[in-house]
Amino acid sequence: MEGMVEENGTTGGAGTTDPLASASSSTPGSTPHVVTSIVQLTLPSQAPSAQVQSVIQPNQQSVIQTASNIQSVQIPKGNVILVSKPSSVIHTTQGTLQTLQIKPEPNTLVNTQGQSCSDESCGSGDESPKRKYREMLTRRPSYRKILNDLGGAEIADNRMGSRPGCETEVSLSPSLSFAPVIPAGTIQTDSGLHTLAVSGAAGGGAIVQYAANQDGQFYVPEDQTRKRELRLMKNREAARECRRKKKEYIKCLENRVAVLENQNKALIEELKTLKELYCQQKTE
DNA sequence: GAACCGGATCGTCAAATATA
DNA sequence: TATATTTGACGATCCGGTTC
Repeated sequence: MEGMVEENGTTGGAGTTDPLASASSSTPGSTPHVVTSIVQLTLPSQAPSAQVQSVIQPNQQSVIQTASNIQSVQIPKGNVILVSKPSSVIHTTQGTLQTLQIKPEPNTLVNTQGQSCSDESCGSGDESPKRKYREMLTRRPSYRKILNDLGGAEIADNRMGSRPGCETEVSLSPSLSFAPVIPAGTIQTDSGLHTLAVSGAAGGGAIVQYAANQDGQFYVPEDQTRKRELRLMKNREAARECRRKKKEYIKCLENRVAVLENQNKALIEELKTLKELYCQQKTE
């Protein structure tokens, strides 16, 4: 299929289902893009193809706007657009707005950034179910990125630490004690480091190196313990920050919904008024 | 008051992604 | 390419509400 496709559904890469994902790559206030009023779709089942004509004329500007600019997507030759009406939650007056999925050509893999690549460059060779499941999920852009694109950079950059009353205290424990992690006498070893696999509380595992002292007690070397502590502390902070950003992001979305609902109401009112005016003029 | 439930929050791990 | 950062997922814990 040639030409551009304009649709309010998802236009991202394989598996992308977040309607906001496209917002991250659009630039508010950028040059107006070309509107194609006729879109040809190849339907998956009965109807081999259908033409959809837009009610907006090519030289008219649409009054319906997304929060950011609508993304145009070039469909490479040989690709098929699947239309999944039943799953759509966005309703038009005559049904549901159709969602577009881009099916890659055979032997073409799409990575998590929506970029296609060859089998050799993409695959890791690991075919475990967990891996497959993870690969099905598409990682969204970072909340900071999304907020920046939505014009909320000041929110994204406003860290807890820079807010009055929200200072985060970061302190490193100067020296961590050498608590034996394995009861003495359970393992007889020579001197030197040994490796032990341990399972974490969250189901994950870790490889821990340990050493034995003269009394036969086993312990984790201080350097390693400290490194781990530091890593955990950093990640703890990062997780907090990430959750905070996620909350901001959701708040931002809710605000956008409210704004768009108001706009929608206003437009409906305007349309109603114009229709009445038109009818009045017609009868005169 | 004890038991149960559901939601919120947290720490951790692992993988994806960004950056030096 | 190595290292740092970000974030989804998971399990643990806490807390308030509800039921018995």
